[in-house]
Amino acid sequence: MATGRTHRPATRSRGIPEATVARLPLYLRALTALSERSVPTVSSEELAAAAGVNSAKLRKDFSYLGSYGTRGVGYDVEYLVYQISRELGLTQDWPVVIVGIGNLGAALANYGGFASRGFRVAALIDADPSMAGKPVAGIPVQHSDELETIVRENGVHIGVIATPAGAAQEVCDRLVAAGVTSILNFAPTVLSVPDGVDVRKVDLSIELQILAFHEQRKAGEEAAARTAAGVPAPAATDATTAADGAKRTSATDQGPDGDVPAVMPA
Amino acid sequence: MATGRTHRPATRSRGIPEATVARLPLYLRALTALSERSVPTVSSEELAAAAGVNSAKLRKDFSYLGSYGTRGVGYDVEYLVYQISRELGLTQDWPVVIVGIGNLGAALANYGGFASRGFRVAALIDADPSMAGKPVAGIPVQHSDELETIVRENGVHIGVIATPAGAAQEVCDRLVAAGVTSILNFAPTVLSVPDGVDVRKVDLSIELQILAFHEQRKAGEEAAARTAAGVPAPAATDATTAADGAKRTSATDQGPDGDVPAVMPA
DNA sequence: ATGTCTTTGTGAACGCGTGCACAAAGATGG
DNA sequence: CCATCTTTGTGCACGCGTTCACAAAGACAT
Repeated sequence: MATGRTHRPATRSRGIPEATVARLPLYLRALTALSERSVPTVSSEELAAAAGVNSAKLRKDFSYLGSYGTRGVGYDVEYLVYQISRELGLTQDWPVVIVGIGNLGAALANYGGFASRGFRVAALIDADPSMAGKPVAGIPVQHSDELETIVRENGVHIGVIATPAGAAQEVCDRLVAAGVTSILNFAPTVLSVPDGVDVRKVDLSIELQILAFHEQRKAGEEAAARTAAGVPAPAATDATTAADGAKRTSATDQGPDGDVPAVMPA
Repeated sequence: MATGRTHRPATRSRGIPEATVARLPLYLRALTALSERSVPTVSSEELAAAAGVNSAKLRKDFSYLGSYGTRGVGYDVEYLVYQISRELGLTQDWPVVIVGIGNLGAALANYGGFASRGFRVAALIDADPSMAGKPVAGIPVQHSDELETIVRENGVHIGVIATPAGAAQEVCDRLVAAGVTSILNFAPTVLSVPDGVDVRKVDLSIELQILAFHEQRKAGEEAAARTAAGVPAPAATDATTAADGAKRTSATDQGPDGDVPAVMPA
């Protein structure tokens, strides 16, 4: 899980568990694919397989939304698409601003999965004056000075932060002050926000580190036992497909970290 | 939560709970920042605040790793950095390949948070022949034909998929066949992999949809009640900072979805 | 050496999420 | 109209994760 919610301690917002909400987009994606193939109905078993979850879980999730299935038949695809979209609030238009137009910000601006879900990129904002006016994904980049104006005039409630870690909190504060109440944070920092503001974070390197943990485990316990002694990491061992692999001895003395995504400052 | 593990049903790998593993990178980041400021020790309370978690949770997490703290004082920053790094397997070198060098793939290649964590981008792979040889982040892009060779010769165990959804499963299969056992998937698809292979996924639009859900909730129940009728979404309502805001009526008839990240095919 | 003060490490309780397993519901065929 | 078959919806039990609260442990001052 690349993310985790901040504030609001597990308040299940009106009966729908948080875990269920997190799976609704998954179901929606699978259902959309079925819809495009003009499949009229789908059983919980089939849909669960397509979404990569347990069928009992899926049925329980849907039961929180109401009884939208027909026993002996399954669920009506189109109807379910509508119900989930409505529940997630995707039937309305969500203007979004992206702050920090570096590599990642540009990737997000170009991401097709937004527009098709009711999200509209209202503006791209960057602190670099030389980027002002330059079109990215067909949208001209605007300077940070315009942030407050843009947010207010477009009624933006959702902001995406793709700046370096150092700039994230300040950008966050300004977004919140201007009226944003939901933030998707790609900067590797913990943002502090007032109550009532939701923050979700995506940290690319965290995911990789979790994978590394399990990968190390798979590599066998003997290697772990060896480094568990005082030995300061005797280079990679590669029990299985050991090729040459340019090895490095340690990762701690690796120069300045900074821990920033490769994006332009904002 | 942008992610979720696939397969391996909650097996706590040698006593360390999955939830704890997922937080270790958070602690590590906070500790690294302290280390750079030459802070010698830190209390669970301070570190928890910096990492954005509960202090009791942090102490329990650390208790799974062993007793590394000193009562009345706190934790030794440097020692803890080393212990967590070792536990996560970051003291060794992890060669990684990125497949699909579009906007997102390029952003990942440029991402600074990898190298500082023991991850080394061994190769960039794309299916587009015209990209072959073109340097991205200082690394020449190689054609997909080379995938198996690259993985084998570099002893790569971790692969990152940043291709469109349509190409993801095939890329995944080839990576696994070549020896990759951990995959970080940015393509909006459910990947099926054999047992023993870990998959973590990051879906940008899912995070945004979860935010939209809570945002809709905040906007008040009256608007939800209105659309709950047969009315096909009466445009945005903006209870609070209602500006003009270019409104759109519906998001369902929005043209072809495709649901692909804006990257080149691989 | 002894007492006080700070902070860790953890036992225990609680709540949420998951998955089993089955009864109820409806479709379908005779 | 009845029997059978499929599939939903959910009661229930279990396990994981979180949090509280406190005893144990060590630092530090006197």
